[in-house]
Amino acid sequence: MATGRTHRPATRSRGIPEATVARLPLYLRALTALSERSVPTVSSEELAAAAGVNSAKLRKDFSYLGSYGTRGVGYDVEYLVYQISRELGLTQDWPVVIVGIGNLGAALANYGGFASRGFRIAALIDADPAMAGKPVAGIPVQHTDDLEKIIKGNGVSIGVIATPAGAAQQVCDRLVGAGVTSILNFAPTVLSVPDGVDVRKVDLSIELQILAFHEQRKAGEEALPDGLPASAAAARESTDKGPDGDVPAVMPA
Amino acid sequence: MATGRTHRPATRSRGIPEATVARLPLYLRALTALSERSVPTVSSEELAAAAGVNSAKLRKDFSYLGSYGTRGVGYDVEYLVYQISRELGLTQDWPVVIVGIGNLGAALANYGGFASRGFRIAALIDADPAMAGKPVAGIPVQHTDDLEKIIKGNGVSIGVIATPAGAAQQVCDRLVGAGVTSILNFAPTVLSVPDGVDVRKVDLSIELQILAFHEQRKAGEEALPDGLPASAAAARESTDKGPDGDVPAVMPA
DNA sequence: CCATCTTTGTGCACGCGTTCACAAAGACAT
DNA sequence: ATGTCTTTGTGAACGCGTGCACAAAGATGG
Repeated sequence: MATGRTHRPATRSRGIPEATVARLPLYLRALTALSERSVPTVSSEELAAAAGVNSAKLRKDFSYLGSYGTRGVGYDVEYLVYQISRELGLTQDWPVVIVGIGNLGAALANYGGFASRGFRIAALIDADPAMAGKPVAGIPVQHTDDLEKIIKGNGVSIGVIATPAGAAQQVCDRLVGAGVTSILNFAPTVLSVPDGVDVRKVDLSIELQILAFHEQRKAGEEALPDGLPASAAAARESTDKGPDGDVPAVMPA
Repeated sequence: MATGRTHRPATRSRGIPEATVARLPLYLRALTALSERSVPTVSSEELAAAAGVNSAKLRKDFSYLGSYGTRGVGYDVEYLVYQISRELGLTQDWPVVIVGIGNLGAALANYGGFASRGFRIAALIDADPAMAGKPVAGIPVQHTDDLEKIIKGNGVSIGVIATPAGAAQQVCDRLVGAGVTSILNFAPTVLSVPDGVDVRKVDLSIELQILAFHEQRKAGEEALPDGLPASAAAARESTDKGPDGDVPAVMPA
C-alpha cells in the first residue's frame, strides 16, 4: 500500500469500516469491467477473484452497504456498480486542482483515470511564472498567486500536491485556508493539517524501501540451509544487545 | 494509504511487524533531515512529531529492531540512521527497471527520490519502437524485446510497472519469468503473481475515490442540524432493505 | 555515593479487521 | 407444493496493531 491515512485515526464513517472503504474502488473497477462485457450477474467468489481478495471479505464488505445480492444467484452487476458509485460519492463530479506541474504533475494531468470516474481537473497551478499560460493536457497552467481565487471560484474541495517537498506544507496551508478539505500528497513530507481535513499520501520512495526490505529478507533466507531461518534469528537474539548480526556495533555517542 | 500488499498476508518477517516496516522509511526520512542539520540526538517525542506518529508507537517500533537509545537522553541520530538503513536493506544498492515510459514512467525516471536512497535505475523499457534509444532522464530507453536480457544481465530483482492497464499482467509475467521478485505496480489492475513475489500497488484513482467518500460524508453531515447525524442513519436503517436513502431503488434484475 | 529527573522499553488491555463455518434464503426442477 | 442445490449474509473466534501507563535505566548535579 503506497498510502496511509494521516488524519482521522479510526473513525468508522457512517458505520462503514475504513478498510472496506479502501476496497470499494477495487470492487467498482472489477464490476465496471464486467459491465462492459455485459455480464449480468456475478457471484462473490468470481468477483472476489477479479478484485484479488477473499470472497468472505467481499461479502462482509458488501454487507455494510446493505443487503444487495440474491442468494443462489449472486450480485446484479449494474445495480452494484450504481450502489458503490453512490456510496463513494462518484455520482457527482469533483473538481480537483493539481499544484506543482513538474514531471509528476504533468503526468497526473494527463492521467486518464481522473476524468473517467467523477473527477474533473478544475485547474493546474504552478509557482513558476514561465509555466503560466502554457497548456498541459489541454489545460492552461495558472500561477500560484491566484490559488485562493481558483479554489473558491470553482468550489474545489480536493487538492493534489505534486510540488517539491520544500513547498508542500506551504501549499497545503494555502489550500486548506482557501477551503480545500481533502488532500492527496505526492511530496515526500509529513503534512500537518487542522482537524476535519483528510490527507492521503503517495510516496514512491517509501514503497520501494518496503520492497527492498522484503527483498533483502528473501535473499537472506535463500542463503540459509533451508526451512529453518529460525536458527539464525535465535542466535542473534541470544546476544543481549539486540540483533546486530555481523555488523560492528560501534555506538557513536 | 495508496498501497496494499497483495501477497504474503500477515507474515511477520523476522519478527518485525509489517506495520512497523511500513513506518521505518518515514523515520529514516525524518532522521536524515536531522542528520543534515547535525543534530546529535533526538527523543522519541521529537522524532515522533517529525514523522507524524505517536511517540509510544515509535518506541515500540524501535524496540523490534533492538535496544538502541539511551534512557534519559534519547536516540543517537547517526547510529539510528545506520541501523534503519541496514534493516531496510539500503546499505546495498538495488538496480531497478521501469517498464512503460509514458508520462508517468518518465516522471518516475526523473524522480530524484530513487537515486538518493540505494536505488539505481538500471534500465528504462518501453514497447514502442519509436522510443528505443531516446534518452529519458539521461538514460536511453530500451525495447521490450530485450526485457529478459536486461533483467538477467543486471541482476535486477525489483521492477516498476508504469504501462497501461492492458499490458500490465503480461509485463508482470515476463518480469517474474526473468527473475524479478518485487514489483511496484502503477497500472490500475490486479496483478497475479506466483508465491514468493511481492507486489505493491499505487493507484491514484483509488486514492481519489477514498477522499471523495470522506468528502461526501463531510458534506452530508454539514447539511444536517448538527451533532446528530445518527438520526438520518437511523431513519435509513429502519427500512429493511438497507440504506438507500432518497434514491429510487430500482433493482434491475 | 546518593537523590532526582528525564526518557526509554514494554506489559497490558482494547478495538479493528480477517477468516471460518454455517444457517437462512431464494432459484429451479419435478 | 416440495425438495434440492447454490450462494448469500453473518455470528463468533482469533490475531494484529495501537496506545496507555509505568517500571527500569541511565544521566546529571550536589
